[in-house]
Amino acid sequence: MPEGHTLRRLAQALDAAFAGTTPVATSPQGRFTEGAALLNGRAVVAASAWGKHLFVEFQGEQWLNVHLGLIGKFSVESYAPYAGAPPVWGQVRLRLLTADHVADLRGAAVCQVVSPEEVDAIVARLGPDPLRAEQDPDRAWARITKSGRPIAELVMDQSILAGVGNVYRCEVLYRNRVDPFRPGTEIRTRTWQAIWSDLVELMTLGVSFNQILTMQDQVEEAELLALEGRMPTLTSVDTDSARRSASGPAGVVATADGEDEDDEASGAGSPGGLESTGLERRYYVYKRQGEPCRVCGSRIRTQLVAGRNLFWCGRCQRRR
DNA sequence: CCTCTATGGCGAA
DNA sequence: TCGCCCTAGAGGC
Repeated sequence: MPEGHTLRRLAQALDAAFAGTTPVATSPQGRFTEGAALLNGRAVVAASAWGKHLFVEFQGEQWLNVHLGLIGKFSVESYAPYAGAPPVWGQVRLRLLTADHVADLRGAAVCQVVSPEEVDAIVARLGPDPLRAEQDPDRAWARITKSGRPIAELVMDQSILAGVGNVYRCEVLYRNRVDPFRPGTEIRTRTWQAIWSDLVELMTLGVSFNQILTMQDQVEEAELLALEGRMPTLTSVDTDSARRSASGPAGVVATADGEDEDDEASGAGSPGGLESTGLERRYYVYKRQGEPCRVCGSRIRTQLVAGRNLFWCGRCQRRR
């Protein structure tokens, strides 16, 4: 479920679990045997994310590059050493294993070992990432303002903006009342600035809460919770592999709990989980085709744009 | 239980 | 433009 915030969290989790360690790398599935052998026995330097690309630097200038694609999963968990390594289930392309942490990669669209030069080349193909501090939104603006393609296509083009996926695309255009079909050349500077700063705010919140939050009431509630330090998680992925035994909460932490990142698990309190933030999965337009717009009541529409289902309100986002 | 769908993007054709 | 990747939640039966 990778939009940029998910990859950012994944990088943080991998970094917390493996940086400074020398994991055993294997490919239980057998389709990445060669790459795993290349990484095996090398120390992990650091993990980072660029847009939807994940990079894990191993000692000796070997970089693991992963793109989860639509269905990929990369779980990171800790386990009790005395219990032994968790059994492999399903198609695990790559497993990284230390005495107390295990990461399993499944279903990724891209999984390869690359050189530093190749990392640079991949990053060079990406536009600015709203989740990276030093980014220059003007680089994206230069492309947008001279493109006749619809803005809904441009904001999801990873060479223009890195890390924005279909949910953020639909929601940010709605929040800013932008007609998704308006060509880049007709987007006003101020509109672009508003979109960029909105993405920075929303995606940052997405990292903190491990959930895409775009509705203003939820955004405000989440920012309040963040201020109080009541985010689900923060550091690490420290689930005890004993997971949610009856005893329950105990240590806390979680989200990333055990399994993957990905969308919350939605409502309903998780059984021993820890207080989820209680923020339900709710959007302005995403996947709401046919339902009334939450603001004006007109029917939310959908249409394939850039290969993904775009959702928008034809009235609120009317060309102005 | 089974079928459908999808918060992507690559590489072949 | 299409197939692949081959997961996992949602929804139907």
